Amino acid sequence: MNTIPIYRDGVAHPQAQVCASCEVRGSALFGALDDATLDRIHAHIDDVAVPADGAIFGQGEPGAAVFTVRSGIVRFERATSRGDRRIVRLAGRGDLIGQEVLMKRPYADDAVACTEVQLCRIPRHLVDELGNSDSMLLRELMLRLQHALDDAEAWVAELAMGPARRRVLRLLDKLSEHADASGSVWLPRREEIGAMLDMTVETASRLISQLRREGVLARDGQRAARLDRAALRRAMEAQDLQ
Amino acid sequence: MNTIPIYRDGVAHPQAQVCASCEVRGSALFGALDDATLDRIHAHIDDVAVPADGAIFGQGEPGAAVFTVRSGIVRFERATSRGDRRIVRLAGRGDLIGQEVLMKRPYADDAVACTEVQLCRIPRHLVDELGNSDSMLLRELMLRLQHALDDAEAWVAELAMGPARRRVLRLLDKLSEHADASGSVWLPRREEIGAMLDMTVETASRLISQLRREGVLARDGQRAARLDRAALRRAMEAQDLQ
DNA sequence: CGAGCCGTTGAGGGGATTCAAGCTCAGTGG
DNA sequence: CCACTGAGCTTGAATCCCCTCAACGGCTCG
Repeated sequence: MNTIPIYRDGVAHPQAQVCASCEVRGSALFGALDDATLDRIHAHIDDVAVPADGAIFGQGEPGAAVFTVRSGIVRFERATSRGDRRIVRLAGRGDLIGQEVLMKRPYADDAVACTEVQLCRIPRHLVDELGNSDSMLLRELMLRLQHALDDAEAWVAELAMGPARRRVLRLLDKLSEHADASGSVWLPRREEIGAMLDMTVETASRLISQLRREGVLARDGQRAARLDRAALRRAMEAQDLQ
Repeated sequence: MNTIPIYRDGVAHPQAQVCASCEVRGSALFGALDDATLDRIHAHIDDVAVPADGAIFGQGEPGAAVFTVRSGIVRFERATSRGDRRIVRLAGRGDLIGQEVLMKRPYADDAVACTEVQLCRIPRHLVDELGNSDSMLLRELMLRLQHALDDAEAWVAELAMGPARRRVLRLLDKLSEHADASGSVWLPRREEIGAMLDMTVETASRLISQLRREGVLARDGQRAARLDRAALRRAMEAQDLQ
């Protein structure tokens, strides 16, 4: 845990040292708080690193903390009634995850790191206490919840319908929002694509290969790709208008 | 608008007269408020009836009110990038809809009445004012948002995957939660089933007919059905274990 | 080097779509 | 009263997309 914590700089606490330089601050949950309050809470916030495929929390666990994603991509999985696992949503930089524990509920899904992930761990009691005095924080929480709901509905409308090729194109478009500084995009394993888009690994593989041949996609390391945004857009439009 | 208003009885305001007998009160948003506060707000709450297929609000509208569903079923529709419409979620008795306007956002989806719907219309400013003084209300709002998010994720995991027959069975199961007092279940038009489950009207029709022949489903009026819960359960299990 | 995982590609079958034709039923007007 | 109409539902036949089953290649690791 020798990485940079989040939220705010300050002389009061060593962990607050590098927060001013944190790029997520402002877009993150505690961006709504005033500076005095921020100084008080640094001591309680840990930053956590989770390796790719590592569990962040598990469905049903009581849980005592929420997290802000500082970097990387997190997926939410649910066991379906059929027994297999389906990925129902992704979260990335700046997103709040695990907020259901603030309502004294267990985590609703399994949260798993897709890439290596940097998180800020915020204890539940901290938000509870602040929430009693500061309704701005509650409003900020609601905004984040609404954002998650939007994401989930957009997932239904865009990633869970139409032919397999369309769904893969939409997924690539979504993943391109999470591209890193160099423009490299995380590319899920074929099995993960299957769990996101409800298709077999073979179909996922065929479509990714096909898109590579069409120049929409190029290899960029083991689990990353380089996207031609223009070609992607053209492919999506061609797909959608018939 | 001669139907029963919601939330609370009281001598102070005529519209408060029948609220104590309202069955949704307690499970509805303002159930969290104390009695004194409830008395103050009755004057601002209207109850609204919307006929089947009537619009409640439209995606993108600024909007000045949230609604609590007192009876009936509401669907949320989104225009997809392909140009057609997909139903992304359902809301029923006790659910809060349109809560995005509380965050000064336009409505995220079209909300359309599936059946005839009874709503309580709650002006935005009312929640804003109360929210400043009473953080319990904000917590209650968050609970409702979380519930909506759960629904949306469950939709992805249960209604948007697997073969068509499985999806139809899951939909019937979900609809049975909204059965009316007599045990009659609202049955969507085939086109609506298509928009919910991403299938053609022909496929929806074939499957509904097949389930009728199997005795899972029986006609009960024009747009309603009677379900054999046991047969439905058996069909779902048979479906899932192969 | 063999084992195992992941990705790729092929062949065949099955389920959903497409295209097409009737059917039921409520509403309309002669 | 009843033919006429149109919207929604049902059913059939042909096509196609995706799944299933199978084999193989590249890569990492013990």
